[in-house]
Amino acid sequence: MRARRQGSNSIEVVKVTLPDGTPLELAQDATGADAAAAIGPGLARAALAVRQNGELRDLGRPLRDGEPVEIVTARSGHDALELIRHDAAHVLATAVLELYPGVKISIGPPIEQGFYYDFDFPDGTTVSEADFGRIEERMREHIAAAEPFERSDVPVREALERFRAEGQTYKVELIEDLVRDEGVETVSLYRNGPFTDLCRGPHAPTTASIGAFKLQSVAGAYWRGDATRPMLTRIYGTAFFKQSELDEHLHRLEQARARDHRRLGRELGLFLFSDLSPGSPFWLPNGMVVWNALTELWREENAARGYREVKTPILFDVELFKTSGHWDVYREHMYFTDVEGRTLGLKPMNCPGHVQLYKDDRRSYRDLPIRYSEQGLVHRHEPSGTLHGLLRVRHITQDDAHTFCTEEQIPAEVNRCLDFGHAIYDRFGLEPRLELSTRPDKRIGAEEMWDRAEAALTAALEQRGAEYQLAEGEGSFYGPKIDLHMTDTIGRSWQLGTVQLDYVMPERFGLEYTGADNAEHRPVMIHRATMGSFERFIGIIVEHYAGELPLWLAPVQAIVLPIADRHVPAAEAATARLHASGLRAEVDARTESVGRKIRDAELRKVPYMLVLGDREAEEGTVSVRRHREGDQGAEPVDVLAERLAAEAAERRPR
RNA sequence: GCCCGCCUAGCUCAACUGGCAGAGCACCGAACUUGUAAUUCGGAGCGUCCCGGUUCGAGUCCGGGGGCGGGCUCCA
Repeated sequence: MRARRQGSNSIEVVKVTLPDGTPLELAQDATGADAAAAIGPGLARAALAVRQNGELRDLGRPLRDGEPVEIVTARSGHDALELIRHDAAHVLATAVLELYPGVKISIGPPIEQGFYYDFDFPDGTTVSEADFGRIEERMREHIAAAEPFERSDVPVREALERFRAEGQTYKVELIEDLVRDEGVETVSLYRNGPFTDLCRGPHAPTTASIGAFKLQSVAGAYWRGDATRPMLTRIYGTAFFKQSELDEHLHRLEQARARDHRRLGRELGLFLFSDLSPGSPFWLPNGMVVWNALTELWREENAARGYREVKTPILFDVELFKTSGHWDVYREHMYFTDVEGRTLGLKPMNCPGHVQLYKDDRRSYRDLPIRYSEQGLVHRHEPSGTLHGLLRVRHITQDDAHTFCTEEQIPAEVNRCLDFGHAIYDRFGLEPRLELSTRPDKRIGAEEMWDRAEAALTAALEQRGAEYQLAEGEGSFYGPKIDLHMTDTIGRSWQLGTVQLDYVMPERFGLEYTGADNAEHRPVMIHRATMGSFERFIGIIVEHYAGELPLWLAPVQAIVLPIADRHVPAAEAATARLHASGLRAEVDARTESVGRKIRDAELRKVPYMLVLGDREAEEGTVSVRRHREGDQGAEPVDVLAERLAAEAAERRPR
């Protein structure tokens, strides 16, 4: 606890209130630590920081008068974890600075699952996971020493001098930017043991609060996220209060790997990848069952909402892309080929093709909106380092649609798209996150077009009272968009659906319709994908279901297991009966034990296992075993077939 | 594309400081005819991602290329 200054004779006090409403009165310069001590010695020991009006502050700083105060302890949930993870980042930097003289430090924040720190190692020095042992060992020494985090607020000049003298150029740049962008005159420094860092804080009282930590991986990261600037070495780690919590966290990560769609894709025979075509999945028979079931759903939903299915080429004369603007803005992501003196490009998007359909005829306002949907195959040369199973591919099959409409029709059409999204996502029990992306730096089209387009999307979102995040500058080059995002097994966010407003493409292709006033007008184009792409969507649902696909998607819906060879004919008859009801069923006629057949079927995640022995053969039944749930008793094959067919037709989320 | 790591049988993984390339599962064959998560015995299968180098000798060391994993940038 910091010594209280008693210099003045003032008898002023600070008044704060505790979370339960109890008022607390303390001497004028009282700190968070004083408040905790005033409440009780146990809390004084456990206190890590205080929260006042939402802001987390050091325990050692004077309380702000008149505000509620909450003492943050190890039991305060994510707040507290963030605090010690930030502490751990400082300790990591402390250890690295000692072990690698000359290293430059940049930033080290807590993140969702842990923390990282970015370093610029001297030329010729690389760090890999093999070095984690000794870095962790050094970190443990600093934690065992329970070094206090001491804050000092110093003038900018002094901080600059300090970091310049240390050769910490990244820190110098950070301070200079703070001065330029925020006009700060002082900055805060935090010292723990031998290490002093530029840092906003807050921190726990000492390094000892870090109960358990682990360095996890090393990665490259551009300074300030800018690919033109130096690449730093980022060390990721995580920290918890207790070893048991860390162990549990690591265990969860381990389990998450079991539902990774890349692993399940192989185990369930859904798809495969080859070195010969990176980023392009090969779909195996089981995977095609899933694909086709999704296609059916997609087709029905489109038809029900007034979209008409079309199909357009994948290879176009490059002139098309010059007109559309892809040549200027998207060329680096495209594949080209020269044939008979003509340059052709594989389409990276379906819109220019659909524009050709629109242009095929003179259009009247009475025709609008015109809605085309296509399972559109596009190719994008995604940089090699970005490919990721089904979630990031080069061969992309979009569940694409384009609506041509009048400006007045935009809100209704955007809503139609969002409704479509809900219809699809609800079917899987998925809850996507909505994001509104506005004009990017690299764009075409006049500013007032962007103003109108962004306003229209915002209005659609507001009107339906949807929760959404704003992603400024994340829009497409031709227009703003609303995106639907999902998270994968290990917490990464992926964009699936999108609704994009486009005033540019109609302009560039000179699209028109004749209005009620008999004059020519320009339609607006709405680009829409709901699942995003079949590839990515299947990747997401495979992980979502951990490979245990619901009946309507399961590659094999039921497997009949004859107990002995003499039961095979009856098993085949039962299978035929299931086929007759439109079910995907097969027989396991191997001369293996029932236990073995059941085990294999469970591992294949087949929803229904149907055991058939003497008893069943005689009665015309099968013994039904539900995946994961066990024996459900005997049921006549006819009844079962109809029941399962009905269940599959419902397309229930699970 | 960039940073770090990895690449051995269909899959999961072994092979001490360079010294005869292996196991389990899967596969094939035989016996067993089985009642709700692995029957037994036997057999075959890789020359270590590719190219080049060092060495008496390279899965192991070096250089180049490819792919994959994690991350950055980018993106459905």
